[in-house]
Amino acid sequence: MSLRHALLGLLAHGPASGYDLTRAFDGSIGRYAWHAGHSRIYPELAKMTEAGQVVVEETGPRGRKTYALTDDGRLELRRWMLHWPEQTTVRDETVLRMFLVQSLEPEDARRLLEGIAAHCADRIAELRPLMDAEDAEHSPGAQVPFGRLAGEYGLRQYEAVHGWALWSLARLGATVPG
Amino acid sequence: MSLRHALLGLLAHGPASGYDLTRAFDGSIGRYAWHAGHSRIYPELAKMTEAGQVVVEETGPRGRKTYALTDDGRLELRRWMLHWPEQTTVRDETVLRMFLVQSLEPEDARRLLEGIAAHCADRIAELRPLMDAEDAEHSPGAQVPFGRLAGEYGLRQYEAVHGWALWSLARLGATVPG
DNA sequence: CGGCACATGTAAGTAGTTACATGATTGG
DNA sequence: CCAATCATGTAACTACTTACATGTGCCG
Repeated sequence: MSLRHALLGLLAHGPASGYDLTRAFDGSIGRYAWHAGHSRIYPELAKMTEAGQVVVEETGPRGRKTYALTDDGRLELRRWMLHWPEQTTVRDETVLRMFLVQSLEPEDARRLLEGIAAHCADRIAELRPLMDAEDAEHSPGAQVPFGRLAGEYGLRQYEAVHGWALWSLARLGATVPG
Repeated sequence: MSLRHALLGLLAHGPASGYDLTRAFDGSIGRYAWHAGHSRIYPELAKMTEAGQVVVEETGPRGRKTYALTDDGRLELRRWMLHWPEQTTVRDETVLRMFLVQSLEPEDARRLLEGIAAHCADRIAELRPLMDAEDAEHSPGAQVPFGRLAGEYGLRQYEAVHGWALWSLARLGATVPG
């Protein structure tokens, strides 16, 4: 039931509507961690309200309902963040492809790995300047901007995959020289 | 429908029964990439048989059915491996927790990050010698053993997360010195 | 005043989890 | 002979996706 915790976590930064939360999932949290569409979010917010973890703090124009965490919600978020189960849910198509690289013919595998390496290099070239710019603005001692840790994680992720793809290419290349 | 492709990928290494495949998902592929239990695997194998992507190659004792890829199955696997959609499915509780670190009180965040760093260090200490041993046995020019690329990926993953946790601690530490 | 972004919901179908159910072989 | 492991399946429930459905306020 991690959708609930994703919502609690997002609401911990401040009140938001179902619409706001839906847009948040279209960003990096949805691309790297957990995705949800509005058709799941609205019913879940209703259940969370029933469970007393969130409340409708404000009703705006166009029927907008702004949800805020309750103490119970914050408590549940903290419990979940600090208490990791043995086995956590993972479902990642990209990692699955990496696991199955060796099921391809060597030429296909090489082409795939080259594609991965190039893709990672592009994303790194895109992300690194963004992070650096954010850090330049950031005065030491001030609060770390939301998303900065996640952004750094994404960047290091790409760097790791990039390094892995190059390593794998070298490793496979040895089997079919020339 | 990635379960299907996970099964096709596993069967690409050789014929296996539903039981074998179930055990495979309890290993690293299930922990890092995609998990499935037997109650999903058996119906999916039945559908794949109907679709002509696998065949029951052999029936053994205790009703064991050994499945093998057909040409169609291998073709579909290759298509899926080489053709990446814009947005791939991701659902990862651990990464979600990383995204939400900043929703915790600074002391909680620090404790969590310290826990992550320690956990990663343990896994790295465990994996590195395994990989090195495998590489020592591996004669240059021979086929790379199955799982070696995935293992390296896992290792680099842990290293990346480890580095990220330390970086984040330093970053957060600046806001609450002492 | 029209188009777009805002805003919320439900319904139908698919995928995945947990629990139920059963039986065969093998090794000690 | 009995316990563990092998081996396959179904049922009930929950979660998720895709499509359907509707209406509002704001900006140009």
